[in-house]
Amino acid sequence: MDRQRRILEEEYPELLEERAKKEERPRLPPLPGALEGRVRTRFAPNPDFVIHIGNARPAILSDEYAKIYKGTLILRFEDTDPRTKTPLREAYDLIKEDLKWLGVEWGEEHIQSLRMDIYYDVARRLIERGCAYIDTCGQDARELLRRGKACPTRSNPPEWHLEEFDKMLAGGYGEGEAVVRVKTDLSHPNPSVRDWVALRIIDTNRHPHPLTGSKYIVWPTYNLAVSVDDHIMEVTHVLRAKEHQVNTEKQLYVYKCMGWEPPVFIHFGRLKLEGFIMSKSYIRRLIEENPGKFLGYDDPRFGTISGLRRRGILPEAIREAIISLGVKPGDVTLSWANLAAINRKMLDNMADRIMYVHDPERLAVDQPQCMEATIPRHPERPQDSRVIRVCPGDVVLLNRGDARGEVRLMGLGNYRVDGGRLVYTGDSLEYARSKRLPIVQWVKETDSVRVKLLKPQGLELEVEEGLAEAALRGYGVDSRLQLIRYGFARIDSVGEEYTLVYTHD
RNA sequence: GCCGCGGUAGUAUAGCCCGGCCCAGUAUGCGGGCCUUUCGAGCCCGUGACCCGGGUUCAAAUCCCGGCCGCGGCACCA
Repeated sequence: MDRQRRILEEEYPELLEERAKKEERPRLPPLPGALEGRVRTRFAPNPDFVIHIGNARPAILSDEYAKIYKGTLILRFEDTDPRTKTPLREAYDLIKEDLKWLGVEWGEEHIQSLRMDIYYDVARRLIERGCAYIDTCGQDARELLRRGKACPTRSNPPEWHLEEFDKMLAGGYGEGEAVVRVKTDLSHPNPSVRDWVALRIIDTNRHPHPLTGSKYIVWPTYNLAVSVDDHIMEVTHVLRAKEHQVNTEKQLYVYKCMGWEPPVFIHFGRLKLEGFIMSKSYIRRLIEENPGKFLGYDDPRFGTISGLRRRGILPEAIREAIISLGVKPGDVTLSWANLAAINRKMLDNMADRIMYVHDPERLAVDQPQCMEATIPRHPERPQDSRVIRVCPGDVVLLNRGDARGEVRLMGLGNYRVDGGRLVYTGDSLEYARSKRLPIVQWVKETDSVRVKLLKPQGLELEVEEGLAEAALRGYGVDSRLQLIRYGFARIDSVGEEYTLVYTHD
């Protein structure tokens, strides 16, 4: 092997180069305007639910770029709508757990609902500069803006608006009666950009915020809070999905008015994972409407990060898949085969092998004396193995499909299936190979563990009963195994019976 | 409907900005073979794509125009 390599190096160096190139992990394109040590990115989830692989994309890309340029990633929870996107108290921690598992490392952490005074302060400054105003026209404002006109209060002097703003904060207005708007182009082609709402009133007595209760009634909208925070936190690069394109346009008005330098905005398309349910609201509905059918938000049928984790997908595989998708503006569908292929490559090196048999056929062994099979935990670590002793009359289980003709029981010997019995025909591997005997996995009945294998199939979860060799008891929850000739699985729970989740083949 | 952004093999991606080295590279999938105490991994061979139509040019996947299709936005959501 070494000699071959030497020859290669001397005579055909370009071949090795090719090879090295192939082994390289996918790389991200350079980040426009990025300076080493100065890059600051951010991941800003809404803590109203756990994150899925689509949300993980901006998180991983932001993390990856921060690492490439030796910069900082900021984690910021955007929880400024206690009414229609009520934050979930547990979500803050669940999201952090998922991010840690994904290997995402952030240097700063912020929660917007704890920064309200900052937004109020910027709101006042926007008003002072004549860039924002209080609209007390209620529903009429919408119709006016649609026609390129605005609430008459728009032209009042800043002092008036400052007073009105204090009145809003003091509870002088109810929901919908007054909002703070940022002045934009009233003839902007997109009506939602025209004097967009920067702060509004939310009755937190009726819709309390999980963190601040009913302490605040004036809440910044996404666009105000984001532009203020991205500036204050000195974010240099914003990586987000293209649904935010219009928001970028809106936010630029704040930057312009305040004289702030905007970050570089990069928008990419949406990510779908083939065959998985991604939508937060759909997942919530499925769980609510089908009690008992799903295992939780981390059900392996869901595209949530916790669901993929439970399925047995490795965080490195998710990261590699997302990096290889790049940052293009078009939508992408990550095929399951592709993710599974990346995962399989990584899993193959680390997953120990276990013999597992489903749909078993019981066969009594007919052989002259006791024999021992040595089964390595992993083909590349043959010295680390276990021994299974099989004596005449012992019952061995084979998969029904394997129990015919002459077969080789892995590590044990060659047998002929004959009327409910396994008749020993010799131990020659050469013979087995020359006759192309199927080399099959097997389980000794008295030395086995009952297994419930959960196999996600779209919206269904097939439950397969089977038996694994006793060595399975040496593994705990979360262990990833390769069920020989069957596929990869992750141990979901242990006990008298083991529950495994089928990962992929 | 209006505004914006896209369209490279089954899937994803490279190339497009700075036209020729692209009769289009890579991964995965699929077909075949080798190897192997796994139907895994590895190795080899094969399969398969520039949305359509015009234009510019000696030359277009790459530039321009039109069409078609897809996606996103049009909230006092994020």
